[in-house]
This record gives sequence, C-alpha cells and structure tokens, in this order.
Amino acid sequence: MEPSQAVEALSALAHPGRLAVFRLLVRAGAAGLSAGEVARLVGVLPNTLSANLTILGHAGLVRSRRDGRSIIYNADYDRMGALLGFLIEDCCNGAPEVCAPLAVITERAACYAPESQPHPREEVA
Amino acid sequence: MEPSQAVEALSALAHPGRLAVFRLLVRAGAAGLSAGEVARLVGVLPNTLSANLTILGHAGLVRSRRDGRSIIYNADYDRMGALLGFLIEDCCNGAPEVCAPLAVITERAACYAPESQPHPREEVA
DNA sequence: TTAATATTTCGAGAATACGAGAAATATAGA
DNA sequence: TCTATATTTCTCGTATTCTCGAAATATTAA
Repeated sequence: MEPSQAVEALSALAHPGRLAVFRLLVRAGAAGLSAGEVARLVGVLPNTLSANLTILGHAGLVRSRRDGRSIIYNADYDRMGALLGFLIEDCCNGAPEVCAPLAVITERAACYAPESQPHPREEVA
Repeated sequence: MEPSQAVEALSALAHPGRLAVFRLLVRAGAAGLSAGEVARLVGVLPNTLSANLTILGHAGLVRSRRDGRSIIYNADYDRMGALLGFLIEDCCNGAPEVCAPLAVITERAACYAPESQPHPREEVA
C-alpha cells in the first residue's frame, strides 16, 4: 500500500460519523447494509451519509452494489487488512518483544485465518 | 478505547508528514529518535515537525523525554495496539472466515508476543 | 405515464487545518 | 555570564473540510 493511499484511508476514518459507519459495516459482515439502514442506525441525514459513504468508498474501505432501489454497502476487509499491515510494517524490526502488546491485541480480536493452521488456543466457536 | 480517542489518533495519522514520522518512530523502536534527527530524516522544518509531534503526542501515539538539549520521541506501542484493536473489534462476529485476509496480514507483520510461545518462523536476528 | 421510494449531486456558508517566518524557551559549554 | 544549539510557541494568510437544504437521478409499482 502506498503512503498516499494510507493517508486517504486514515483521513476517511478520522471522522466520528464515518468511523461509526465503517465499524457498523465491519460488524455487518459480507451481507452489508443499505444506505437507508445505515442512515437510520447512525442517525444522520441521507445526503450527509451519502457524501461520507462516497469518501469511504473512494478510500477503498467500502464497496457498494445496487439491489433494487437500495444500494448495499459492505466493508472491504482486504483493504482494511492492507491498511493495518501498512501501519505495523517493520514495527519490531530487530526487537520483536517491543511490540508484544500490539500482537496481543490483534490476536485477541479473534480474526484468525483458517487457511494456515488452526489456532492452538481453542477451537473455532 | 473511546471512539473520540480513536478519531483523534486517526486524525493524527491522516497526514503525510505525521504518518511518515510515526512510522519512522515505529521502526526506531524503544530507543526513539531526537526531534532534530526526525526533522532531518523526513526533511521538514523544525517548527512544523514540532507542531506535528505535539499532535501525535496529544493523540497518545508518541511519547517524549528530554535528554540534554535534545528531546527524544518514541512510538507508544500500547496505544497503537489499542487503536488497531478498536478498528477490528467485532470484525468477524459470527463469521470468522470473512476477515481471514485481515488476520493473515497482521500475522505476517512478524510482531509476535513472546509471552505465549516463540514464533515458529525463525530465530530473532 | 404518473407517483412514490431510495439515494445522490449541487451550492454555499462556517469552521478547521496547514505551513512558514519570527520570536521565545531550555540546556550545554566556554 | 555569554554564546551556541535544540526545540517550541506565536501569528497569520490560505486552503480544505464539514453540514445542510434543495434539486436531480434511478428504480419500482400503480
């Protein structure tokens, strides 16, 4: 990820309303939510939300698809991962113990890739 | 972490100069770098850098200590971890496979907590 | 075609962020 | 004390961001 792309993504998230929308979509998963549902859930005017969804979309953090009269938005997990990776890149170069707490936090998030190996801690719920 | 704190941290990082400074300090590790060294490495005026370091500090992302005439800055890994944790919180609630790529990225960052088990990938350099 | 719903686009005013020069503060050394 | 070094604070003109009302576009149903 290019620094300018990271700045754009961070700028998109550096806003109370957009951050709430993004996290809502992150929780909503692949199914996503319609713009109207998002507007109602976060309590914001449709036109303001539209502008903010456009900013999130241009930053690559959300995607949209039309479904009848509604437009469904969903978080782009790949892009989100790329942003996180960019932030922690080379974080503990030469001294892994320095950022141990960081790893603990990301581990605890319980997002584990089933493609590598099953996590030794516990089974997937 | 409170949403307002997350917004402040994201706002601090959503700036090309500050993002470069922060990543530089992340790579620098616990030893940190003096303000002057940072200014020279990123090629920015000392007063502009000072303002940006203040913003990063107020957001909790960097800490500073005086050493003689210099002031040494270092990244706050705990805070950084809290921010990442906030962003991915509840990300795959009910569907862990959705954000598998995300976990892959954070794993590959090679920040692994030595308190659990040593990483099977390779020895510390 | 006409009406209703869902969402976006346009336009403008208020608030905020930005970078740079100049001056001030803090520490070290002669 | 006087000077040099390191960093911060002050100030200001410019640029950007933000939100909202009003209008426009797209889709569905009657």
